[in-house]
Amino acid sequence: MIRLSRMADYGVVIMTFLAGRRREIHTAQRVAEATGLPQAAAGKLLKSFARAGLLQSQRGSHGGYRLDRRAEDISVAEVVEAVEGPIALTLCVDRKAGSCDVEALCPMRGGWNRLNRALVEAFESVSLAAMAPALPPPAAPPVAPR
Amino acid sequence: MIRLSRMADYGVVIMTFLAGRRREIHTAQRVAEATGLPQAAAGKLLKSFARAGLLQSQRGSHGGYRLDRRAEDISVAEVVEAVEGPIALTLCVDRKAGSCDVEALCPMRGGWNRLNRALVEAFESVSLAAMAPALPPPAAPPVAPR
DNA sequence: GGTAATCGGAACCAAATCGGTTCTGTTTCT
DNA sequence: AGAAACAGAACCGATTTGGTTCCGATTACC
Repeated sequence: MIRLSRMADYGVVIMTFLAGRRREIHTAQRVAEATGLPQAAAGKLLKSFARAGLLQSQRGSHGGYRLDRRAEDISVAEVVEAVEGPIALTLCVDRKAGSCDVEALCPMRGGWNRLNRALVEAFESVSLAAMAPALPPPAAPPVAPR
Repeated sequence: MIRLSRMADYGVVIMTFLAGRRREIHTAQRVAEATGLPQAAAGKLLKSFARAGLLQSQRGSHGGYRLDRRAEDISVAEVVEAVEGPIALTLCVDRKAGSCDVEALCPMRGGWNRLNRALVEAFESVSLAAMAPALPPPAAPPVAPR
């Protein structure tokens, strides 16, 4: 099925929401309510995004998260990678992992690389704005994938 | 990570092997040996491919599997779909499943569809031949993804 | 300075998925 | 009839995933 994990999907929802309310600061709590996502999960995702530098976090009382960039300027690839790590169809393709024991020999690498590149490019070419054509001030129901 | 399942990877290996020995009939046993894949798993995959119509099967004594089409004419998409079912990033996108409870409302659909189309096209555009640049008569070591 | 609100990060858990095997039946050749 | 092979389902252990909980670190406010 090549499924995107549910967390990645949630992540897109959250980032889209924040982009729609740019430069405002939101607590994890509030984001969870606004998006309808399970609260603890939303918190975890927000932490990931902050760590990845996708949004700013403010600790302490009256803290929260804030997204400055515009939805048009954030690719789905960035969001997905912040949640799931590098986009890679097989370990072979992900250069970080030493991985594939047959490494240099494996005759499949070329092909997988090509496919993977296409995949990454597709994700990079779609912005958050494109994901939410018309989502006004809403408490939109969560997406329920899988 | 958006991983391709290991089974799908195995599938590509098997189909590539069969395409390299077109029109010959091979038992599951033989395919497993030649590719180095676990035998029962190879058997299961071959059954899937036969059911999907990707290759011909011959039952009974002296039976086996046979692939007539050329590697150039078989897309990775076909192989992957035979193993994993339709290529779909989220349930929303897969029209077979009634799925996504918010269905028509979900503002994300358009974006996911676009991404999904790009993905499918990428898989369709790569043939088995492209996956195995130079794989001569070998008992090539199995790919070890993940 | 104390307290409450919030994020940061890790540990943890149940449930689904996945890789892989086994078993039972059916077909076909000799 | 018997052996060789595929067909299909059932099954099993291990990993991954979705999600929660805990505890510590920061910061604002009184």
